Amino acid sequence: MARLVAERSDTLAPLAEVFREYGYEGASLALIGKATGLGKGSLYHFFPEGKEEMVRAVLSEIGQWFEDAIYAPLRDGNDADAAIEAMLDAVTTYFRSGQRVCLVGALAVSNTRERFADAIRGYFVDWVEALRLALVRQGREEEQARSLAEDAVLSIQGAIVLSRSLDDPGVFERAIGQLRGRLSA
Amino acid sequence: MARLVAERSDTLAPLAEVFREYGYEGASLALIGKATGLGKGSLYHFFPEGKEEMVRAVLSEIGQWFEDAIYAPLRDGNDADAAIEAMLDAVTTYFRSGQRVCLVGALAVSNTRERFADAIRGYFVDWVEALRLALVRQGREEEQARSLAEDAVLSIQGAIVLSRSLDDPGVFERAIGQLRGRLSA
DNA sequence: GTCTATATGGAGATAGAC
DNA sequence: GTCTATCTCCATATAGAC
Repeated sequence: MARLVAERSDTLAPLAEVFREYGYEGASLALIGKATGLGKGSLYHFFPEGKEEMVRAVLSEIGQWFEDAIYAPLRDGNDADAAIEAMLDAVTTYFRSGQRVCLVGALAVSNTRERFADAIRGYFVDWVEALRLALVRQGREEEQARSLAEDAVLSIQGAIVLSRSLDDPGVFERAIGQLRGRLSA
Repeated sequence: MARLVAERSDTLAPLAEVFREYGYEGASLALIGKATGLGKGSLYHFFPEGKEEMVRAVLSEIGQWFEDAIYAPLRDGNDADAAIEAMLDAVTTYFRSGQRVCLVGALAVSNTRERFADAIRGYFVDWVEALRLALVRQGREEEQARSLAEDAVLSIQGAIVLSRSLDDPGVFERAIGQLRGRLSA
């Protein structure tokens, strides 16, 4: 049934966006309130531990999205090539050709890394491992699959950094194009 | 002659380190004072416009270091291969195998990007262009040189992100090893 | 040129009415 | 569950003595 009151889960998407845009310290409660349409009282009702809990919730939601949309197909899909193609398409859309930062990557190079170390590590471990499995199913040798998977994930992160630095989505798209070649069977 | 008073240039190295570790907003004047050994009065004497001027000075110093140590040899050295090898060694040392973040890259994925957009862009434009020229001197075709140069620079940035995320210098070192192969004539 | 003391604002967080 | 008012603290920045 329809509810007029907000639900905690409704806040996660705007929360993610505001943390992506302003970072952990830059996202003040005033900005967060504006983004979610909620006052401080409501925010602390949903997240009693404040900003740190908000980010943990957002990271968990992001992890779940990647799990469903990207990792699971890479691990279990019956067509490894198709899952890899789908991954490249999905990240291009998700990161808006590099004009939208990766919150996990941004946290990793910030001073808040240690606070969220487990979530950050998990996100990347799962990504590399899922891609590695797809490459093995493609018929690659163990060592090459490991190496290619790591290379692909770091290339995507680097493409975001460089693409944003140069304010040029083309950088991201060319990087994805190169990966398409390197990762195809 | 020896001087007991600090010079502005003496502050740049500790300033760079504190901004790398804590980010722009995370680096409070208290931390900055501790890192430089200077009080607020002295800091505002050297940098009347405050933190923003400090970061601009640091970025300028970093740009100069890369220019001298990396870009100039890539552009003008008479041995392109040697200059590329030297670049890979230099970044491994400079970024401590990925355990030390790239301040420029970190700023690029933060909310302060726009404030320092020119310096960020310049750093990466110069790097890609210098490497591209070395690859052309290696005998590569124009388009391949451009593509390889962009790929190498973004791979280094991505290697820092992933290496820090996984707390594993090996990630960075393997990425540099891959680049060694891709960039050798 | 360096320091201490201070002004001023905004941060995160809490209290309590509704 | 949501709001406004408020607490407390620490941020940047400034003033002015030495």
